[in-house]
Order: sequence, then structure tokens, then C-alpha cells
Amino acid sequence: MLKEETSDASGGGGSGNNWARVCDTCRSAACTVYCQADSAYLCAGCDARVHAANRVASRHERVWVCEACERAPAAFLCKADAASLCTTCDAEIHSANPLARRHQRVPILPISGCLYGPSATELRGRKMASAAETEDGFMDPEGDETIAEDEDEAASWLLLNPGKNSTNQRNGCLFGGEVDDYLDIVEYNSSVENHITDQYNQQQQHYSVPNKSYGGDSVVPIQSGEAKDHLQQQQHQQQTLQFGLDYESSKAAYSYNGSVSHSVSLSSVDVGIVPESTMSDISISHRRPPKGTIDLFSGPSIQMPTQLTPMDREARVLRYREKKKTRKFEKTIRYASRKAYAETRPRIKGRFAKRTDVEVEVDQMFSTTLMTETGYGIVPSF
DNA sequence: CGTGACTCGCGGGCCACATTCTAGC
DNA sequence: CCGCTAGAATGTGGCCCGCGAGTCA
Repeated sequence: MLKEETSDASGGGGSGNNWARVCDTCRSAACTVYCQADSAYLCAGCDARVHAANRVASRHERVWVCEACERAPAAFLCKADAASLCTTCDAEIHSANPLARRHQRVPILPISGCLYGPSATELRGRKMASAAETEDGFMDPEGDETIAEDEDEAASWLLLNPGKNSTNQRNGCLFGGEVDDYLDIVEYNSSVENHITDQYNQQQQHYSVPNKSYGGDSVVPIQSGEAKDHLQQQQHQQQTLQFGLDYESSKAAYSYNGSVSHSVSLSSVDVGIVPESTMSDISISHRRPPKGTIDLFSGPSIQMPTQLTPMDREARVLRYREKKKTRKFEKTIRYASRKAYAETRPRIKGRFAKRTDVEVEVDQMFSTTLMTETGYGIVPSF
């Protein structure tokens, strides 16, 4: 019904055009809230009317629309700017300069009922209780069997990330899939801090944002230019990478300045190409943890929860389903320069073959040209 | 209904080498 | 502590081949 034009609801509507999104119901007024259950953008009037219609509708969770682009659900509240921002705008605005990066932001909690009624804290409990209801929009249409399957699968791998979940739990809110997903990305940047926070600062009340010690932004994933276009690929990648993070190696990863922008002009860019320098920074912490540190895969760092409350399990399953919806299976290119080289290498039956001296010379010429045209950091071999 | 032969599609392995990273000095 | 160097590890794309699933007699 109202699901048309909402496919970009997951924060992708950031800076497409400057026009505010119109209400999906009346099609006349600018939307002010996004209803997660209906997947619809509504103006204040329609929101009040639709969600006051009955008790079920009144429990629909809504989030404010981004104040910057007015086209996507807000995911973060910037305290410094006193503005609600979607993930895209948040990333753009707060990666603009070092000062902006230090803005403290907190995830926006969904609201339900009357927008000026009960507090979000009260409503959170309701969401937990009603999460299994079909009108929450998360119910799997495939039926109970699939759900049980999902839950089993979810339980099998979601448990690998206890710290993150505990953070959300501490926050007292099960975020919508979009926000939660974003936090998973963010967690690449902030996992270290959150990990420590989880261990040593159980009293912290809200999702940890400040990150002064590393000079980077713990909330906004650094993205610019091409990298922003491949945010989703990075999501997947970073979700994977975060499991391999450890404190020492992540410190190195935090040293990047976030202003890297590479242009990729290869013909086969239909896969997610991650800016090389950024990814190399990431790879610092991923590929080979320095000796003397503990890899999460081999060490005892992951503390598997011995027992899950039904609420915990439900929350994890919901998060898993949301992630499952947004999974990206496209191959992610971590090093565009290596891709460029691989594409130019001679092959015999698909295998790389040794190059002749002539080919080496040609390749050197190509490398020089490519470097000047694309900005890749390709160093010709001598 | 069970079994063997055949086809089809998927996924892993292989290759060379530039790049990246670590250890040692 | 910093810089340099040597060596090891990593990642990249296209093709081949094995294996499982599906179909048919």
C-alpha cells in the first residue's frame, strides 16, 4: 500500500535532490516522520490521523525525517547541531572537517503512540513486547518454519558479537533495522571503544560516541567520493572485519584522517571498490594482528553469553533478519590497483602467465598512464 | 519405486606478481 | 626511536575441473 517509493528509506535518500519528500498519504505536504511499520513517510497531519486510527496503528514506531535532506529517516541526533540526521547526511556533515567529527551524536530512538505523548523509554518496552506481532513489519512472510530457520541461523552467528548487542541493550532500545545496521558499520570505527566501554564502563547510559583519543570520528564512517557510493559494500565488509579487530591493531587503523578520496575509472567497476588507502588502513587490523595482541578468533576475547533472555534472542533475530535483507554478495575489491594489474596481466587458460620483457615494458607504460589518469598509487616496477 | 547415465550449474583451485606488512638490523 | 631492507603474506581475474543436484529412461 504505502510501500512504493520507500525502497531508499534506509538512509539512501541523503543528497539526491534538495526537495523534501512529500507525504506518502496526502502527497501534498512535506513529510516529517517515517513510519517503520508502514514503510511510509508521513506529514504531521497524516501521521496523527493514521496513527490515531486504532490501537495497533498507534503503536507503529516512527522516526523523524532527516532535517538536512528531508528525504530519509533520521538515524542520529547531533547534539552540537541540535539536528536529526539520516545516516548519509550525518556522514557527509560530520566527515567534513575535524571539528565536525567531534560532534557528539546519539542514535535516534523510534517513537510510537502520540509523538508528544509517552517518553521513548516507556515505549521501548512496548516495542520489545510487540516485536513478534505481525504489524511490526518485521514478520517474515515465509511463515513460521522459515522464521525458526532464521532464528537458528541467526543464533549460530549473531552470538559472535556479544559486545555490540550488549551496547544496544544497555541503550535500552532495539533500534530499527536501518539504524542498527548503521551502528554495525559504525562499529568498525567504534568497536574498539565500545569494546572497552562494555568491559570497563557498564554504567554508560547512551551509545558511546566521543572518540577524542584517536582523533577520528567514532560514529560516522569516513566516506567521501567514490567510497560513499559503495557504502553498502563497506557495510558488509566492515561487518566482517569487525570480528577480527583487536585493540592494538585497531589503534593503527584509527590513524587515518578520513579525507581520502580516490577516483576509480576502471571499466569493470560494477563491484564495490573500496578506496585503497582506506582499505589498507582497515586491513591493518584485519589481516594480521600484530604479535603480542590477541586475535578475536583465536583468543578468549569473545565472551559468549551463557544464557539469552527471550528478549535478547528476539532482538538478535530481528537484527539478523534486517541484515539478511540488506546482504550484499557482490565481490568487494579491496585494492583497486591490484585489480587493475590483474586485468592487464597475460593469462593462459585463465591462469596468470609470466610476462615477456616486451609485455613488461608495455605494462610499465600502462602503469604510468593509469597512475596519472586514475590517481591510483601504482608504483612502476623496475 | 529404485537405479544408472547424462546434463547443468556452482564453487574452489590455480597461476604471476605488485603491493602490503612484519621482523630484524 | 627512526629509517631501511629483506622476506613473507596478501589479493587480484579468468579458466578449468570436480561435485552435487536435477532429469530421464
